[in-house]
Amino acid sequence: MGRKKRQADQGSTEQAIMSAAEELFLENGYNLTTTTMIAGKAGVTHAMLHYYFRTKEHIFIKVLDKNMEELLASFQPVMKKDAPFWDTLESGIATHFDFLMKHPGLPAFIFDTVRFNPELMENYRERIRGSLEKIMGFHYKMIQKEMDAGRIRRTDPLQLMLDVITLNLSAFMLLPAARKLFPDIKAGEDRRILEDRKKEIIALIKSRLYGNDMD
Amino acid sequence: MGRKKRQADQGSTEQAIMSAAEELFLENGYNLTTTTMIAGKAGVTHAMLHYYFRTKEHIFIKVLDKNMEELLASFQPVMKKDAPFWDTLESGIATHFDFLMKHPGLPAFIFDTVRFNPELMENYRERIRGSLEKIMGFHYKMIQKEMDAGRIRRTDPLQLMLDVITLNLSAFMLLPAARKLFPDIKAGEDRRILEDRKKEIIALIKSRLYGNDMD
DNA sequence: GCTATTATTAACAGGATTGTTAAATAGTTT
DNA sequence: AAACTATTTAACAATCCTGTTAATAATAGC
Repeated sequence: MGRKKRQADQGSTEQAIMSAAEELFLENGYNLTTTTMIAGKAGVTHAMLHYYFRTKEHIFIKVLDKNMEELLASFQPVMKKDAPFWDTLESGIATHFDFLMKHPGLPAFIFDTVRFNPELMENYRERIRGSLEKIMGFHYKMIQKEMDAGRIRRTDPLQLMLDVITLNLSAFMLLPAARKLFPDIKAGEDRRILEDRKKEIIALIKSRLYGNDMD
Repeated sequence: MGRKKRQADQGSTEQAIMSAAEELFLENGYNLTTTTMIAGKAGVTHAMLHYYFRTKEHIFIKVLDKNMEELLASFQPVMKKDAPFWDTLESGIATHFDFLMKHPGLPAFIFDTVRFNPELMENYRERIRGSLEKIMGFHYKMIQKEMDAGRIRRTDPLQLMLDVITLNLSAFMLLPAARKLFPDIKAGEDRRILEDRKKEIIALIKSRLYGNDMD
């Protein structure tokens, strides 16, 4: 198979290290990933990784950077001009969910980093705050307007957004945990399980707002 | 203050070690907690902890055991005999939430252990499965019956239970993470934030089932 | 009080981890 | 091909971690 003895073969040892590092950091977080593991997975001596990146923290920052860019980009609110309120909101929820589907390890990775290495998140703090304020503001206004017009049930927009965020995130954080505990959850089923979950989350939010049936 | 120089003072070094261990394991999980940290917090040499418990794993098992007992006990379905369906369900949700309120670190702790040291969970696997099946079965039947009678909206009971569980758990897992990132979230606010969250979760589930306003 | 047990400490062994470095190897340039 | 540069390795240093042990201090039993 694609095993490589020498990195120089076709290009970049550096790239091999980065890939290995990303995979391992996403799975195990900063503290539980050793430079030796990374080197092993990349098929090189761990000295290489200091040669190219100087320190473990440097590599981690690169991985974090890449993933934070993606995460922050996903905060871009879904603006459908002139679309009805619910269409816009549903689209927002689904887009967020689909983004996570493409980056299923991201929530746990960020959660981990915030929890155990918050100092490494320092640099993103303000950008995250900004993005959150922006997307919150956008939806807040939208929801408030709809409520004032009496077209949806009266609720706290903040709570509603927490509902969406926590429901979406936990789908991706808890599924792998559940599988570790009960390996009999069929591995191939992920896609279907998550699609079901997405439908349910959307239905849940819709009923919270409208209190009547959907589809 | 309550600082102690010698453990022998009033009783048990063993107890001091256990307490320190529990606090640290709950906060940092198995891998990121060192025996030296535990000893330090307990105010003894780390040799003491091997004297009393032999290995780090032994102490951890004790902490895990205690907490798993509590967790499993909380799976006991809330049976209110002859209470109306919604009262029973709401009571179940609230009880679960209140339990977590008394053990706010538990979800992240179990999540961590399942994720990074699943072998240490081996012993509980079957008991967890049993408890889950029991509580699932109980609610499943209850919900199904209510649906068949046409008193609640038709939904997948499994999804509904996932809704409750993930909403409740994530409230407790994400709040501390949010505070690490944004320390300006007032620390004293926890209680109110969580109470608000509880209300919202119950309202959310209720509207999913009934689709009309409450309270 | 004196012995025997229990609790505690300090020191150390063995292993793993991050990072460095000097030497070897491969590759490029001219 | 010789000189120079970039890559790679193996060996090592420093630190930290878990666990052991031999020696010391405290306590209880008689």
